[in-house]
Amino acid sequence: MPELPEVEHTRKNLVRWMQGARIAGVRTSDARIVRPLRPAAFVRALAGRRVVGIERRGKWLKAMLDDGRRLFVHLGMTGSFERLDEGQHEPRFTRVLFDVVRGARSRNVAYVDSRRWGRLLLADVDVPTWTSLGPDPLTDGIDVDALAAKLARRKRRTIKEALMDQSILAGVGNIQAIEALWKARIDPRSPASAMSRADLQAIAKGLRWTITRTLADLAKEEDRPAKLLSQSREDERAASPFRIYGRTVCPRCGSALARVILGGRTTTFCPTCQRRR
DNA sequence: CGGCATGTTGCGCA
DNA sequence: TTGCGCAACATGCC
Repeated sequence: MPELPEVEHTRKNLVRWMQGARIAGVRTSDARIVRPLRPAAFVRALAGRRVVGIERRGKWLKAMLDDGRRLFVHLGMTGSFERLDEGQHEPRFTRVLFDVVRGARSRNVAYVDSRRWGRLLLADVDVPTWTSLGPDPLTDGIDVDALAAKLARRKRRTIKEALMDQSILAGVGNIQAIEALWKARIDPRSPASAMSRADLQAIAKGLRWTITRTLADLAKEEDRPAKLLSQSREDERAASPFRIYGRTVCPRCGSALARVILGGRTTTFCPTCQRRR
């Protein structure tokens, strides 16, 4: 489940689980996820390698290996990593299984992905999909002038679509864009090129706000003992870390939230407190 | 059965 | 060359 905060959370886990460790073995038969390599070649190239470090840029991860090669990871819509306890049953939808050895201890790390839109891309050098990403709001910050320059060229784009453009800002997806624009009180349908400096400052602030909150929430549910909380629809909703995504009432003004489709994605906004530019 | 889902890419066209 | 608009990808779940 991957936008910037989920991917950053994943990165931290992988650092704990794999950084400095050796990949003793890999098992997969999923040609789609490891393409363009065939599964056999993917397994061969990774076996025996040590993981030097793990970086993130937007929704992409890059694991540096001790032979200079790198494993780029994108979680797609449903990808995730899980560390398995000894003897633990392999999760449903496991597509790739890593045997990770650190000292004398060996553990399995599973790449799980029901929908199989994710990628594990092994390469010798940085790939274009990585290098062409825009600045990462969390690690690079947001340069309002640079952002304004990029938005000026998107004449037919709404601000919401532009924020989700990975070459403009890396890592912002549907939810984070929705939440940030709500925080900034800007109608998501506003033309990207119509944003003032003050608007962009508010958006930058809104993004920092929603990314930080989502990240904190992920860290919180980390060592909670599974799900002993009730699971009704209402409880799920109330427990949602998001302010308007997936909700029907604006928590700021009480108005009914509206929904439109922008860039092919369902977009929630408050018609009362988010104003069009 | 219909509809929806936190994402990216490839293609044709201007 | 760049931006735009959309279909396609694959699968689960309500």
